[in-house]
Amino acid sequence: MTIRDIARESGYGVTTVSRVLNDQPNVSDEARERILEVVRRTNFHLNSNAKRLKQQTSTGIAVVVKGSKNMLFPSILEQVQSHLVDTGYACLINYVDEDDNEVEEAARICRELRPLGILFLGGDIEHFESGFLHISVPCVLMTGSAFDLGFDSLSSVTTDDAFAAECAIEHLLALGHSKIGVLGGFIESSYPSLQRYRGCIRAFERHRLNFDAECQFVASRFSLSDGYAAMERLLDRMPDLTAVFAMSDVTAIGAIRAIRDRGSRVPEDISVVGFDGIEMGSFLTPKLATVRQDGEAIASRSVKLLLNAIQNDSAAAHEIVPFCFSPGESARRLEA
Amino acid sequence: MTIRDIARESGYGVTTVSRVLNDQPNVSDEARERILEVVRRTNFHLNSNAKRLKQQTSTGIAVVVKGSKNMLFPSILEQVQSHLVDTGYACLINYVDEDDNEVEEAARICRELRPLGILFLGGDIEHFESGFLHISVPCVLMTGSAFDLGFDSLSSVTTDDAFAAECAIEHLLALGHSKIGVLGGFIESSYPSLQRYRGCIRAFERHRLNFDAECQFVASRFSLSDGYAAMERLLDRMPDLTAVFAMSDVTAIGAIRAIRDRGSRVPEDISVVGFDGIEMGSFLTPKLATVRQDGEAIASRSVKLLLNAIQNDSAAAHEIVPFCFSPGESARRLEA
DNA sequence: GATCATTTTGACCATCAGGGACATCGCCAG
DNA sequence: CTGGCGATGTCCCTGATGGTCAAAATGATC
Repeated sequence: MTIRDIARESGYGVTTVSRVLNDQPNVSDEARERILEVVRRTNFHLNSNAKRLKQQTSTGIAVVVKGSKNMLFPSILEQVQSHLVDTGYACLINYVDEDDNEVEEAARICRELRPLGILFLGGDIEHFESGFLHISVPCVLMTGSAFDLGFDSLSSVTTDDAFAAECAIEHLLALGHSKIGVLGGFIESSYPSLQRYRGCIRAFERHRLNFDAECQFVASRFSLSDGYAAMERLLDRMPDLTAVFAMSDVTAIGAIRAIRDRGSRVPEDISVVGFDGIEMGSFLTPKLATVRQDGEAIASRSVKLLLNAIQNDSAAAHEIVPFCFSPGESARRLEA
Repeated sequence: MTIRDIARESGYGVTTVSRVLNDQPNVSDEARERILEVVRRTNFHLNSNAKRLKQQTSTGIAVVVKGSKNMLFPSILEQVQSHLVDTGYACLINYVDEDDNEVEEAARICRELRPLGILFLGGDIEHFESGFLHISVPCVLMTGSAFDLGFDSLSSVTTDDAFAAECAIEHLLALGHSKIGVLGGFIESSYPSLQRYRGCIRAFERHRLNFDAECQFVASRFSLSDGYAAMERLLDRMPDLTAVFAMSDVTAIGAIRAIRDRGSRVPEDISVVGFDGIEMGSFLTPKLATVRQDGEAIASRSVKLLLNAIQNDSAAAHEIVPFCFSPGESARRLEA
């Protein structure tokens, strides 16, 4: 079934059929009617390979997701997808997991499928050290700033990670805690994690508290089980800690389980503050105190930036989306 | 950049370049070397639109996900993706959310992109009442049996939903509960939900207990907030209930929040059993009793069935993957 | 050293399914 | 009768593949 078959079947030429199928003018109503009738009857659809070959375009936007265990991402993904589909694009989602050759695979797929643009969700620096450098399409780093990375062809949308983390620590300090542990992402490879880390340090410094990274900080991936393991290590190092800030909610939830399995209570013995604001947080008991990122804004702003770059050839831009601190019940005032 | 440019640049002809890039024989090592060198230097990649147009194939597998709030799906998705990428396919993920025109959109995208096959994750009947019927590529219904649906061109991989649900109810009955509520999916539109429902009824009947659907059963989508709302309605109708079976873990978690917000305790006052076995379940306090589906098996079996159908033109098949009941702490013996 | 066989290579063309430039046709108004 | 316009068709182009055939290079054998 090709456009030629439709032409023959309907008694018109290929051009006219093409015009009809692409909603172009200069077609009589009668021709349109007759051709559409045949198209419906035969359930015909244009071959998008041929179409894209000729037009040198595609409608695909690739989304590369690193960190499938992070429960913040599914909801963002779904919104990204929905925005893209609404504007007529198709969405190629690729999960990569902290595993270098998966990043390479994703880069390969992106090269092959020639998406019009790429959205990166989670992870950052390592993407550009590998295969993605050579793909010269507009990119947006979601939840991560490319600002300091030296790639000026790359847009970004991010929460003010440093300030947000600072607020979380400030909150714990305000509640009277001073022996605070931090469960982080990997600050060498993840820019958002680094920023959150810096925010923590800033808060400690303002209060003239020393932050001993060797002791108070444990890096882990953002997942329940990694949060659990990281918390165990933290408890081993800081048996007297009274509060924990985790750089993601899943890490926090994993940490809570670890705290309980060691026989301590949350928040009576140890306060916990997370980061992300996943829906699950408010379904837990106690409700998770957290820094709520605006996933909806991240999704819509990122898509908007990308489409702007694609359609209007706009320059890269960097946007900061607002966050809000959500107190919850998992962090409480330290008893004297 | 076309294959012709590479030919000119390397001093060979297009035929030879094509042979090199497609790993075909009859090319001298020297030619191969020189051509690959140019390819690397110019970072050239075959235009896959042209290639697929000519070869009448694609490497895309579409995955249509219904129910983005169901926390069982992200992990399955990630594994599906990983299996597909390993075997050289690209993965087009499409979320649709209980909204008819999104299903249409997904169908449109599938028609346009001509995937080699489609995997459906979540949801079933409604997909085939709408646009997907006319896409004649192999399909696999994950977590849902097409067996009774009358589509014999459609494979399926599913848990024995009826039996699994029966086990869950049996467990509650064995713990001494008899006033049991059921929070379900929509049994008119979701086949797995219907099966689970039937399993529940079977268990009640075996114990000669009447099941009053009007009162004991509330349908809801599989999400935290819908689970919450459904539980509230259930509590209104059955103030004396002592146990709840929720047809998904997210529903169960939402229900637990609702129970607590009404001032009751889990499991002391009300026992809860979920379904799915999401990782989060064992991080909650109390640990969620649930029926654990084997997501890994569902992912790998589904991909295998699909690729079999695509590559070997195998007939549709229906597989049942094992489940296991995981007691947890959220369901306990009823005090006398 | 000549002959034949085999491998390497490439030019050429058709093909895939569309899109767009341009030509043509019919029709109406001036 | 001609200029203008809308409707329609013809032809070539997109980038790669594959087949055919032939030229050239290499190797083996007598």
